[in-house]
Amino acid sequence: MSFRTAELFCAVADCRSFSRAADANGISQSSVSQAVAHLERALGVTLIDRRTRPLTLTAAGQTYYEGCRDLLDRFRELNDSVQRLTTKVCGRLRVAAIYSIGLQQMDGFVHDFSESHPEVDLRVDYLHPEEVYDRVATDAADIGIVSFPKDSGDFAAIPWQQQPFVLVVPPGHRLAGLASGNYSAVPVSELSREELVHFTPELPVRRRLDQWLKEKKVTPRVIHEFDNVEQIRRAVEDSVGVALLPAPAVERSVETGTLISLELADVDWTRPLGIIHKRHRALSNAANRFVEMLRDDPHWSRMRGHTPQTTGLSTDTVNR
Amino acid sequence: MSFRTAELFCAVADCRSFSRAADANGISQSSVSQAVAHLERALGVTLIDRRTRPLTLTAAGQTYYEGCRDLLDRFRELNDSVQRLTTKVCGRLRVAAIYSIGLQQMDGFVHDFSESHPEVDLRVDYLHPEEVYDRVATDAADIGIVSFPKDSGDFAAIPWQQQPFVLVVPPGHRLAGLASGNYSAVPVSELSREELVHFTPELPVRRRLDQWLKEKKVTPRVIHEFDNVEQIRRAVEDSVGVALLPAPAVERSVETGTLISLELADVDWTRPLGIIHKRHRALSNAANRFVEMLRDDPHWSRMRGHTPQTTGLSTDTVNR
DNA sequence: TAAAAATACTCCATAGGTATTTTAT
DNA sequence: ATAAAATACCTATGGAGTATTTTTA
Repeated sequence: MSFRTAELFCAVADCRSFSRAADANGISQSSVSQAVAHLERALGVTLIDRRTRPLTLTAAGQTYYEGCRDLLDRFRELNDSVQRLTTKVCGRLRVAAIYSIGLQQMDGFVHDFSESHPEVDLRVDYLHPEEVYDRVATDAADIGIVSFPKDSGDFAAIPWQQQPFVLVVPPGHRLAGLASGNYSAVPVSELSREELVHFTPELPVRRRLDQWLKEKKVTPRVIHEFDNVEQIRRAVEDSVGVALLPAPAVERSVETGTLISLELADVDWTRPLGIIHKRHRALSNAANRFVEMLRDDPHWSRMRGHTPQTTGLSTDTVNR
Repeated sequence: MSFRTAELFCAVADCRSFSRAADANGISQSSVSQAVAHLERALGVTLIDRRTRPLTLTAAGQTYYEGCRDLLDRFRELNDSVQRLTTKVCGRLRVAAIYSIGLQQMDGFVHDFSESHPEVDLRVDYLHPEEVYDRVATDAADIGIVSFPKDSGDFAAIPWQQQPFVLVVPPGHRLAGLASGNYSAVPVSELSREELVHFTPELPVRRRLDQWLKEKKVTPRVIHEFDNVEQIRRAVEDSVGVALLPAPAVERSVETGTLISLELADVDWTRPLGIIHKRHRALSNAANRFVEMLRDDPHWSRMRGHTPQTTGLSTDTVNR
């Protein structure tokens, strides 16, 4: 039997569902079903009680689950420790990122990383915040990227970016002109005259933004809600409305001119992004390199001020 | 990666040789070479120093070896414990038996077992005594069958048979007549007039037999030496000479009339056979069933006296 | 009735085999 | 020179996919 099979069985046990375990591992429900069925046949033991939904483990299943978790932990630990004896970076790297990071921003990192470390099997999934924590907790992901990172309990956080929020408008919008020439910031009050493409209410970003708008006593009309940066960006590009988005997430669109980003007056906060991982587990070579690459990226600092740097600045301006 | 790969790597480390590891696992040298090469590529680490013969492990290889051993132990333990929760008998069973058991004798057990437990992947290897202990020690075999079993250190022994030795002659031999009608035993002295097909000197059986012959002051002429029962039996069938063999090993040939077996006078000893296993490891369901089957077999008792029984007698007449 | 798991097939990657070449003693 | 490991090449099994049919809530 392969470790993969054990991993899949553990995922099913964690998710109490074949389909969700399949999603978490990026394969089909059928495949997971077959893998577990095969495992059960090989063992001659039924591990999962399929007559109940959500699924439950049989007594044997519970025993096997605990054993597998232990084996998988040790296996990972062994691989990592032996790989740390070399400089070569290879193996598997699962990243779970919140959807509000924006594919556009991560895309660059993923490509650069894959190029400089072609031996690493890298996969990045975009999920809702709780799912990111879930993935890391159940070892379905090696690292997670979240906003307002928890650094407590089983999770350890490495600070990454302090994202400033900008007002994003389509080219040709009445405020578009303010972007060129002088960098005078747009007063918040302008927002009340706008239709806002917003995040869905369950997201922490949305809550933070609403809190800020309330403080400033501005209540823009929310015309659309999406749970991710990409759809919001597209909506603004299609002139559906304006949006409040993290500057790094729209950098590319601004460069290509499909969007205009405007600095906001009275923004006294930034959104901290962090990289989380299981506290008592050392990161693999590959994970370390990926984290290094993220932290060496100068974008976040260029966004905020006028002191682009390649490294070293990250730690002292980020709250820990 | 599969546990199989870890197992193969450990075998190579144990044997310090790809070919011998391949033999121990019943696969080709090529296959083992590929498996380990694949493992090394996946890890990005060289585990084995191939510039030396016998092979040695690199530092990383040593670390990985210890880790794998631990993982494999735990994995086996987990499988066995979860399988013990059912009555179903399945999985894998590796048996290492000394060559002097004789294929003919084991063959029956193997077939009966495979028939009643078709889900068990049973493999029996016939080896020299030290190799049997080696296999059990390195987990390349679940149980071993040996004579004069050690019950010490890492090995625990379960007594099995007390094999009486008989004089085996071809049909038509001058002594053949003694077998029919009256059961008068052949005096040892008769052996000095015979040409003996014997075991090779390194085997414990040979040493035991020679000691006995010396005590009785009989020195038969040794005409051929083989390291296993089968070849000796064949030689006698071909009228090359006579032989001293364990009764159960020639039972079938005696029944079919290709050999005549004669009771010996003055044999005050029997050869104890035992089943060995690693002391601190519980046997799997399959292993237990196999051991049960061996011990339930009445042959050994029928051979000695006139009280054939199917079960229960085994324990009290066998020294522990 | 709708969502989820099992099943029937198809496809491909990889474990394993044989034959041969290269390497180490 | 010889034994052993690597390599080239082939085959078959099992992992994974899609489409469809049971299940369970």
